[in-house]
Amino acid sequence: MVTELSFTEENYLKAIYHLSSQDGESVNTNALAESMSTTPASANDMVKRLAQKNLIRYQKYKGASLLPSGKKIALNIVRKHRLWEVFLVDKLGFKWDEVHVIAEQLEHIKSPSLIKRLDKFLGHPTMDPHGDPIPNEDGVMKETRRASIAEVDIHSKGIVVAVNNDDTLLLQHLDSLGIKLGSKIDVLERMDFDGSVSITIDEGPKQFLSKPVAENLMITLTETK
Amino acid sequence: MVTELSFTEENYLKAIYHLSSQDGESVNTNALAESMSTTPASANDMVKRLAQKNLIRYQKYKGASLLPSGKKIALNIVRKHRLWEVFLVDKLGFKWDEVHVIAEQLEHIKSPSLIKRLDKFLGHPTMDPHGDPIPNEDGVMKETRRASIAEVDIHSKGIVVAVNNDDTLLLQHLDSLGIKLGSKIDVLERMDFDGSVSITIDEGPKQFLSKPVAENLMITLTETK
DNA sequence: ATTTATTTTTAGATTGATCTAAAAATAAAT
DNA sequence: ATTTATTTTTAGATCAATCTAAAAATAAAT
Repeated sequence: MVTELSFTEENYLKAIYHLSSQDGESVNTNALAESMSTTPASANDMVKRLAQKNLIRYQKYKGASLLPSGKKIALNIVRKHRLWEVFLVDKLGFKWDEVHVIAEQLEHIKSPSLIKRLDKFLGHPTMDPHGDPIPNEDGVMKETRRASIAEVDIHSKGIVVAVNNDDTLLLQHLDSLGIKLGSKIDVLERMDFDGSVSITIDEGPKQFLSKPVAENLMITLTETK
Repeated sequence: MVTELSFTEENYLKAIYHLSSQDGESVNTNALAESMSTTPASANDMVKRLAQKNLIRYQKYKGASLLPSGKKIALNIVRKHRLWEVFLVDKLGFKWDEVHVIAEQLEHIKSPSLIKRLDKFLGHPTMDPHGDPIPNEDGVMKETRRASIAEVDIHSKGIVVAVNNDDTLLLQHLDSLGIKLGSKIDVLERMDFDGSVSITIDEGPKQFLSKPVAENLMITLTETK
């Protein structure tokens, strides 16, 4: 009952969590196998094992869904993964896109006190470098609000999570400003006259964005005013 | 050839490294099994596997010793283990004696860039919280000098690694001063008159040690003047 | 130099995680 | 409502890591 789960079992639980967007939704074997880069037969074996451990509900030919105990474990892994990502980016200076693979390993380290202390060391972050929310110890995530920079209140802070446009000129413009996915944005002021916005990027100097640029830049809000 | 080693294989290499105090010395199967908390049969199986991978030299009934490739891997694991221990103590505030088990897990994380950055983040430490030397990227360890506080040069810095006496009164005295294994000591001055010494403990306020106390407190030197 | 004790190795089994290939169930198409 | 296609499951194998129990080699003792 208190048996420790293998890395593989943990990864399957995480995969089921990520694949079932709405709560309790069933994940079918093939999708699971695909997401784990393995065969349906292997996924099927594992699903039976997890069901036997009462972590998921599994009905033949109907797919698998997380039971409360399994969901708790999955959320804890997600929590660890995202906290480690914050560590890697904020403390070790990794880039946004380099950390996932390393966090995939770190998330399996088993030590509740380690995560407690890490969380504190990082200042109890509620969002990872990709703008995804970090579940708290009880698995509760802060509601994430996604909005364009054009529509948020001034003095909001957030993380760039998407660009609503693939115009090369826009992307080049953002690049020259040093804005990329994961950049931290502080919205300082908005001019009523033309809808342009002043911001800081990763705590850097004040910069200006025209309204069309601001409209295409999506952030998730870490602080709202 | 470039196949990744399993955690178990890495742990066996590390155990052989630790058990063969002098270089190239053979480790016998039973000792290895004992140190791995497993059976001689299992140790024997593993030893054959590692020999087949050219990481150790193994002769039936004669024991195993690390080959250069195996030693390199072992030293790298030791490096990772000790760097993580520094992180856990210096950054996360764990106590000296709580970190070993967690570092046993962290040492197997595979990412050279992670260790490079962690090392930098920690300020390129040369010693772990237990006073053991940290191998550099090439597996070279700084010679560690162990000495009593009574005999070191003033302005030396070091880590408490032993108390040469188990007198309860001495231990209580050290305890009341806040000195324990792993404490960082800065030796400030020595009075010629009575051989007493002033020090700081973990960067705290100046404290005094009488000569008999100083004589019994062993440190490994991190900085010599 | 035998006998005895200890250490080391082998043989055979088990368990977890995986695979391929074939069978069974479900869904889609005519 | 059959046929066809797709998905899912089972059966049987393999490989790493482990075990127990027995056999073989070495070391120690008389």
